Amino acid sequence: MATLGELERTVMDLLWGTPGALTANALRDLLALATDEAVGKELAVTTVLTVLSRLEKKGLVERERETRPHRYRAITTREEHTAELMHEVLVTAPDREAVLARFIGSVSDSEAQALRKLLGS
Amino acid sequence: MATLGELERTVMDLLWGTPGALTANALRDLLALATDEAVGKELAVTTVLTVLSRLEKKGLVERERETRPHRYRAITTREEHTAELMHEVLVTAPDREAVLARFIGSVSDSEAQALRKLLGS
DNA sequence: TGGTCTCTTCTACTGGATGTAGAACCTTCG
DNA sequence: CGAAGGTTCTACATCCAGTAGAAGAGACCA
Repeated sequence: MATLGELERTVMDLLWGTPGALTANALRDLLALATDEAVGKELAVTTVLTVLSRLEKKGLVERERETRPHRYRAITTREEHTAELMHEVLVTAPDREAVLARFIGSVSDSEAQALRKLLGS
Repeated sequence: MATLGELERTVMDLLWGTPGALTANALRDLLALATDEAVGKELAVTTVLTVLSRLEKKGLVERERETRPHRYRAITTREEHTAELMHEVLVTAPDREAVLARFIGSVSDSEAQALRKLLGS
């Protein structure tokens, strides 16, 4: 399972929230804003690069190696990633239908409504 | 999030798969069978106890302190736990409906069928 | 009641994942 | 060719999980 740390998660959120690809420096700046606005502590670029390398190894991020400041982008969308994770969790149980029964009970009405529409047979 | 290790996970599976409560010794024996039948390496009881304590701290297991060999049981069912985890994953994304849309694309036909029934409609 | 047996708790070490970053290496532009 | 900026290597701290020995605590028998 691809379990992410706090910083890794924040980086993914930034990448998912950005249309194009980002450089490590751009990410470092965004992180300074996103993380603890008041403190705004700047991480070293090498820190960001290490995290990006690890995310790349985990298959969540890809980078353009051609351009000199490499540019990083998320490989999947946040929604795809989240749905995949949910599925991974689901299949850990033998009785999936029983899990789904309880899961349905935990979603909001609007979400249940959306599900009905999506399943609309 | 309650992220479990390999051994913790195996212990939970054994507890979930057992009607009553189990002692640490019983669990150690079951683990010897469940884990790597061929090798069948026996863990120290203290190891099992440590894992059980951690699971207790994580709120997944409770123990009867009255009886002398304490007896441990899972607090929730496997299905409830799994459904909870799925929900935790779901709410990490801002656009939950988009996640659900992709999620239902990943479930099997029979599961989708079960969902329709559960959503009644 | 004391000794022993068993069970539980405390303490500890190892390994892997993550946060963090300096040092060294590479590339490109002036 | 050298400086500036970018990337990779290496390293260390911390936390979590696996693993278990040592010490403490309760029960039971002689």
